[in-house]
Amino acid sequence: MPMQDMHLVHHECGDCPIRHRAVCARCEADELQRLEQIKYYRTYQAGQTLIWSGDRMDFVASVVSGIATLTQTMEDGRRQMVGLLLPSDFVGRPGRSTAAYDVTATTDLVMCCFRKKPFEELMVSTPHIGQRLLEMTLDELDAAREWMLLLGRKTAREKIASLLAIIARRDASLRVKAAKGALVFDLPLTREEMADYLGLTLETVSRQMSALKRDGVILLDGKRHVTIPDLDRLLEEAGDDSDGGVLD
Amino acid sequence: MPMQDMHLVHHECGDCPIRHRAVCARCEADELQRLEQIKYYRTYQAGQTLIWSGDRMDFVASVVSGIATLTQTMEDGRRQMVGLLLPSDFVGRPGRSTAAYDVTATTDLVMCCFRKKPFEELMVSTPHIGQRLLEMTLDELDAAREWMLLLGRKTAREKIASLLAIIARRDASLRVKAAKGALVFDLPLTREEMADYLGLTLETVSRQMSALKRDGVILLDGKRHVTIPDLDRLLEEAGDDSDGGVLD
DNA sequence: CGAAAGCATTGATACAGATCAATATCAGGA
DNA sequence: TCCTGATATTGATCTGTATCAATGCTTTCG
Repeated sequence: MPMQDMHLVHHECGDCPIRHRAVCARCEADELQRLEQIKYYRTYQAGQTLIWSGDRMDFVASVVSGIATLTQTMEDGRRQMVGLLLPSDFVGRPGRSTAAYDVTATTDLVMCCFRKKPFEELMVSTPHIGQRLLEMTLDELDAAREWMLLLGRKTAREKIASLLAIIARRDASLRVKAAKGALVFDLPLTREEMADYLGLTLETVSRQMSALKRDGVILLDGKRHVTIPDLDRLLEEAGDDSDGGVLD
Repeated sequence: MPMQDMHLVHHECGDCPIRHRAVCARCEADELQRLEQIKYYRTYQAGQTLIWSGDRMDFVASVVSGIATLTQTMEDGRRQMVGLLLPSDFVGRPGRSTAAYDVTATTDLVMCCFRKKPFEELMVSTPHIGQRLLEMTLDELDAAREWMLLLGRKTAREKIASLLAIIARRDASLRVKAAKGALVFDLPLTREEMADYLGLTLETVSRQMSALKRDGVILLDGKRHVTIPDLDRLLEEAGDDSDGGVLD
């Protein structure tokens, strides 16, 4: 089993918030093997919508590489992105057979999928997996609630700063530590996708990006390549209480 | 163990999305007894904040009766409610020792609490509980994401209509079915609390309530007593795709 | 190379909801 | 009963963001 899939079963016990019973190497190997048997890979191209809201969905999956988005759409076309899936994130819900959101690849994407029925059976016989899933779901819930504060109360400028801060810190694959602690990365989202995530229009996103650039909070090289010379300054602009890192 | 606490352990197997192994009556009784041993009740008065964000929190709990809110606050005082706790809802996070939100009783409140450490141990030895918790957390995540669409993309009028529809349908304890299918209930929230939930100001809430009343979508008797003569009409005003009921 | 398509920026104007302010209603206590 | 404070309504005005519209910048492909 490749390293990337391990997060479903393993996690560093130093970080493990739920002190599970020790598992003997033999049993653990059995569990891994069973997971191995029901898994398969799928790849998608950038821009492809893998799942439409309301579709029958007979698998659960985990992102191996690439980025996907979860969006909800109203009848008249208003769209709101409700989640960003980065490598190791999980999608799909044990116990529900219908997708609740559109899932769209924003970059080329590799998913590690598990057929739902055997996955659910495995979950019952292997409490670790359910526990890990609970942790991940609780993290997502916290992230969703943080986003509710952003959507309900932050200004456009604060929203943009918050998004940049989250991307800069969360997506390790994009992050590059440049000299003097500056962060450099390529935005994985178009202006329109940013707008859908932030509850804004793409014009407002563009204007606020220009404003942050003008004020020296960020540097822009082309449309996508971003440098953040001072993360603390950006976090100030984001209006976050905490430093945003939710730890144990 | 009183009926109200049972939801943590039991659920109707007809509805049960996760097909767990059958449990013999004897073992189940043992589980219930262990849960019984670590639980205790707490009561709070309307208006009281039981938990402040950042507080140490060494228990998890479930609402027995009354209503509580989860809110986040920015340094400058902007507030956003990120959750509404109705009877049977769960609060607290196994594996984290610090509260992430303020929890405030909006009515007199009775909570059924479990000390965290023994609860976590019980969760490990009793997979049912973890599975139930996972289901509940996934439901909350869906609710949070539906709220993100509301906060990011709905108009003030749609927001109010959505909130009224949710309260009317979700809080069975408040709901009264009047003649001809009309729904009647008392709002459990002040205008300001509604505003905090919807990402609006209390003045806008008041104006939109008046507008919905003027247009016959709702009837208001006093400030809090609401009659909804036609739920479908209200749902139309809410701009919801679906009928809002997320099932299996 | 030039054309075309997608993506992004910038400008002018409109409007929903915020803000500031005054008044109204209601519940509880002296 | 009237007073008091909390809660709610309504009005006038302001402002941040949406909307409509034009232009610019890349990348791709003939």
